[in-house]
Amino acid sequence: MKLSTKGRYGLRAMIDLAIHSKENQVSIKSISERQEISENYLERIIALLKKAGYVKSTRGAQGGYMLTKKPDQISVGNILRALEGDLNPVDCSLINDEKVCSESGLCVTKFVWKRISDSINDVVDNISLQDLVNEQVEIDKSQASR
Amino acid sequence: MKLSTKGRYGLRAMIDLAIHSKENQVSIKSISERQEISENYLERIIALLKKAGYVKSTRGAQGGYMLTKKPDQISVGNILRALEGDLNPVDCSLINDEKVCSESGLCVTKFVWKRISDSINDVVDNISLQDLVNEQVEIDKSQASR
DNA sequence: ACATATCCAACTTATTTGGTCGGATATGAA
DNA sequence: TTCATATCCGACCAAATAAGTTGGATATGT
Repeated sequence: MKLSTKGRYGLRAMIDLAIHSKENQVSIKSISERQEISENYLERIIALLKKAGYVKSTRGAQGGYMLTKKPDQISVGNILRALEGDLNPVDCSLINDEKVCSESGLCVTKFVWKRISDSINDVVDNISLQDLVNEQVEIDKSQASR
Repeated sequence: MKLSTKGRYGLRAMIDLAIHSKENQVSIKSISERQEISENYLERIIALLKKAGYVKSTRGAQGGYMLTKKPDQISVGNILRALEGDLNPVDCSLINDEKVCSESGLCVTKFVWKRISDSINDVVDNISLQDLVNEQVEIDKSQASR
């Protein structure tokens, strides 16, 4: 029941992009340095985010990545689902309304999985990238004044 | 971000035990037949539940397993944590109140992980085994009358 | 004594995770 | 036009984890 590094690194990369790509293109290399994530691996993660439509790229010198939308229009749920797939605790078609569980006839455990799934999605869909940027700014501020 | 078969099978086994171990010992074999889970594997899963104190065993002929408490005193959270370990989406000591993230200085993603973690635990701690037994009984009833 | 059980460690296999590597392609600037 | 800087992309790889099996020891009611 763990998120993979894709989700963790990817979310950090998106926060980094939100902060740094306001005017300029941001290269993998610079994100990689700030976030201490390997360039090669980060490249693959950002490819997923691009495919999902949350970042756009410019190739060549002075190229890099930018967000496609404002940070308040991208939720943590959008990002995590792009990287991790659905956030259901089980692969279970019945989570979407079917009564019969392939695993063992009628099983009540699906009610549990559904509620977990709903609660996770509710949390992540109600935190925007902007919210995290704001918190990061706050933290940086309080750090600077020490 | 998936639960393993341990969690899924184990919860079903506990529901089965709650329904069938009211008077009699229940053998692995019988659970295995009803739930269509391999005897060998189920044995290992139930060993974890025993270790965690939710089931007790009697060896030898006519032996088997029983719950140690009433089903309304055992939560789904108790069961899942016994089988899956903590239900946090990331292994992050900072989820418990430290400010500094070993991964990359100060990171705001921890607020996200904490909220996910809290919401999952809140859900599973508020569903008891008895709740699931009740739902199962309802389903069986409505099935029987078709 | 024997069938029925749990107990338990060691082993195996398949899948997923977490990357790396090498080269192709694009492009702004010197 | 060349070159450094980028993205793009498929193939590959090692380690960890999940999922399950096997074999035998031990206990116990009949």
